Amino acid sequence: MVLNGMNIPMPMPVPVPVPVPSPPATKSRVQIDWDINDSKMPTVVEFDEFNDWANGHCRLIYGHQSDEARKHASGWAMRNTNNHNVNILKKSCLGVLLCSAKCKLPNGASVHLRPAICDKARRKQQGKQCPNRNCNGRLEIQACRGHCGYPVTHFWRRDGNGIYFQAKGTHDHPRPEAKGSTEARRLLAGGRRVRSLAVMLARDAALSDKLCSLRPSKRQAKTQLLQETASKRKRMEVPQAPSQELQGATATTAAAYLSTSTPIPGLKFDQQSGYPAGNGSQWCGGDLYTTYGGKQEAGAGAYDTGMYNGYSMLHSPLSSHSSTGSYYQDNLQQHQQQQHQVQLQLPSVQETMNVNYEPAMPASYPCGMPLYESCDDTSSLTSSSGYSSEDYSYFNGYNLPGSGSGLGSGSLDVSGGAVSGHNPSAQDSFYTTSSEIFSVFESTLNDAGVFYDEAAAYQQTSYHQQQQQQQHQQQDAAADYYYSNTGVDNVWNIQMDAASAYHPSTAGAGAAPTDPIYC
DNA sequence: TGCTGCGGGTTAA
DNA sequence: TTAACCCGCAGCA
Repeated sequence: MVLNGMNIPMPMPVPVPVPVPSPPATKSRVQIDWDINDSKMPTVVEFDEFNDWANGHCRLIYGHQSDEARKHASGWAMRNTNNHNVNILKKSCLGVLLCSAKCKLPNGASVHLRPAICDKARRKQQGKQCPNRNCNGRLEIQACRGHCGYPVTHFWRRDGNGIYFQAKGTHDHPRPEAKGSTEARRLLAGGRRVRSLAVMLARDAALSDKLCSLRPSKRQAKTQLLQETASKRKRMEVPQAPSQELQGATATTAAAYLSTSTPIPGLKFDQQSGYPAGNGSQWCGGDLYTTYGGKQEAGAGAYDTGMYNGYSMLHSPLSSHSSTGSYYQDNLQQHQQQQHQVQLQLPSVQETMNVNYEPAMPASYPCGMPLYESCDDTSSLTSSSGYSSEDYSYFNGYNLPGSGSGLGSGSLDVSGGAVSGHNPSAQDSFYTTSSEIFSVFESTLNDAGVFYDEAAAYQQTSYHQQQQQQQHQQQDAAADYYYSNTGVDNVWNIQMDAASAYHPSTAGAGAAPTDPIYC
């Protein structure tokens, strides 16, 4: 890459008798040292792929052809912040909407909605009843304090042929749902009883999400889309899919998924801290970012892997770039294990999932400040003014160390049942690390069998279990259904509510319907 | 109705 | 001076 910008180290004088032309000022894009406030931005000819879940201190350079970059899009709920600089657009994170009761869905997923960007709309969100119908909790905002107590900030700047993005801080909260999810839900008009539209949206979302998750490349994605469509059509034609087909779909999709979850060679972590090793740079993700290089699929994971590993990063179902998003260290390790398993002739998805759903939680979670926050960038931290009157309790949805809750000691349950003390019983086949509550609270959903089949293929339940569940569906004709998205396998699921999901024949100990709240 | 960008203004260090 | 934040406005979907 040829750089025309600044911060290019001058070649050291070479004591040779014959003048040698200086080597071209080539330097990897990832090695460029620049700041959003620089008077002149470096010029690059190679751009980063868009990452809507950028986390931690990082800098990215997008091309003007990137629509998302032009729109300054982000998976995080970022609101505009006036920095009185017309050249630099600054945004600060609004955090995430959580349930005050810290409820969990029957699938073990937690509630993490996207705060509205508009102040007025956000005020309306707060205090609303938890979308989990079985929960009496209220929605509360967990403010982002990931930048040394202040919200994580994003800076955007257009200069030359690139769109420069710089993030400061590491989000100390789960990912909110993707923007698309919020919009889709809004389309439902609060639709707790709107089925067809919800199912339609969910189906579209599932397809889109799966496409994203299986996006090793655009070309492959196209192929995958066609395959998915064809496969889906086939399943629709045969609602009662035999187990063989189901398993085939499982293996195919799982293999495709795993193939996109490539471990990052050479990426090392400190065994004790879990931090990316060997990086003392201000840019905590420096090495990771270097690893990121120009290879997005692997690199995005590496890029986002750093900062803190306390969270299993939640997947954005409708984000068009979710697959490039974050998987923290535990996920990385899981991916490595997964890949290893694939090499071992692709075992049952059940086994894969069992490995996948045990994210390591830090024994002690930093309360109020991320562990990895260097905070050496004090230029943006001088203010101590209150963030917002809309701030709610910090970590309101989490069990901090010593809380003595049902969760594992010191675990920070953000995402899922297996993380918490949730009994890993049979119903953990519904385990998800996150969810997109889609409020498909409809009593009869037989026409969602296509969904169910597809979800079941991912949910690694045995065919016998599926039969049982289908029987339960039939028996429980009046049961409510939830539409949720897993945070790991990118699967949208329609599931019964607690009353039906925790059927005695399938629910394990500790999953009693009378105890829907696990936090 | 909500998102986004912009910009004036206030507050605090 | 700097940064965070509030608020209102306009354009847009």
